[in-house]
Amino acid sequence: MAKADREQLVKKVTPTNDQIVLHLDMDCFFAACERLRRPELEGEPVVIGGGFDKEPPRGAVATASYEAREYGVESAQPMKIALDRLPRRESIDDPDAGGYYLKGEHEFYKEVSQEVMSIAETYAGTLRRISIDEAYLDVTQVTSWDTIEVYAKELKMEIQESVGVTASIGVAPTMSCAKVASEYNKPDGICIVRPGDVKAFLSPLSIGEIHGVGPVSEDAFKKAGVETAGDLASLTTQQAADRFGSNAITLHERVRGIDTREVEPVGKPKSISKEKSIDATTNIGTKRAIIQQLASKVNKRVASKSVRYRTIGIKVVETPFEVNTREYSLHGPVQDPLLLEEIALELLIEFEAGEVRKLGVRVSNLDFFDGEQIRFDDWDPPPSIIADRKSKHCKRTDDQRSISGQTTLPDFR
DNA sequence: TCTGGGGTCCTAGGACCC
DNA sequence: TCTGGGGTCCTAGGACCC
Repeated sequence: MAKADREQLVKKVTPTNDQIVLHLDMDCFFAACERLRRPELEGEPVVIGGGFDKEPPRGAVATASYEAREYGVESAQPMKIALDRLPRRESIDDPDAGGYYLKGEHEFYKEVSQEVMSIAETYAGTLRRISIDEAYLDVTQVTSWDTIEVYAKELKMEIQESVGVTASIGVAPTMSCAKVASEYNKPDGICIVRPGDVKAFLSPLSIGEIHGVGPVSEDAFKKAGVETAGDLASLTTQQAADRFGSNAITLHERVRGIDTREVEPVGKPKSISKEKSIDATTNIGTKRAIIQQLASKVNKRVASKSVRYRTIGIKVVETPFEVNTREYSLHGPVQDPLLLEEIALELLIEFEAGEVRKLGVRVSNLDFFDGEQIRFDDWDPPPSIIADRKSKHCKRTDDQRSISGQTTLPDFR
């Protein structure tokens, strides 16, 4: 192989190090937002989440302030555990110490987030919003490795001064490393990992701290003796793939500092869904009513977004925690509340006997159109077919269901 | 300890086509 | 009569993230 060819090949798998990625991560964002409008919560343990007022408590913690974390409350923790560790107090006058449990107001958090992101945008060549409290910034064109520290400090200061919340920042030549770096000096911290230092920075970290390693993978890695990112990095690609599957190949690259992804703005959503936990029930009437509610809510959001969907699905979680999904694809995209509800209900029939604790409705295979575009009415099922289908429903008997137990859906797709 | 609600991405089997 | 291989679509489930 010619030397030039070899160099080309090497370039493909070696980080070019010419990218400067900044990961911005707000500290305890929901709790910080609450403190903006309720300064008396400053310094107090604050927990944001739902279901703490249910009996028994259900749901999970969305955000816990650092004061609440002192008691062992963590985000994503079941609310029941949080309440065991940190009892709830009703008001500041409540003589019993405890934590402030708040339901949270997403609309308000979104407004604060928008202020933060607007500032961040002015610091970025390209900005990718990951969630309400997190973003990647490509700053390659607007600063340099020599000036990055001052640059990051300025961004943090401007957010703090004009919005009043604190952020942590990680900077690295790859997205995956920047993500880990922002966690490193939390809260209100900056961590800069320069080109060439990525592997050494990641090596001592527990494998579970790598982005993309969840509880299942962490367990599998540790059982096989891979405790740290460095342990994974020391395997050959072949070993990593053989022992942990193809998914490990990407992780194996990441822990060695190889990640060629670039910061790109987020595109259109792929699906729109709504789900709801309920008191476990076998009552088919209750289930149907919930599905109808959810379908109507999904429809509202779909309608406000000028989007059609081609696939309609439901999610049914049976006790103890068995997740089932069913979906049905049409021939062409539609936006049709009636059809959405009816198909969702059809898909539910299979689960009429089971004990259900959670239900969801989802649309996917989305097709966006701007308001001015002419509707593709020819793709909508003609009313005659809907009418035909309705009459079939009335006459439907059990032997019209397939032997697999799946419902028979009208084949107008 | 027992799991909310919103998503994304991946895998794998089967149907179907050429 | 027996039956290759590649590609795409659909569906279900699962891991993971915030």
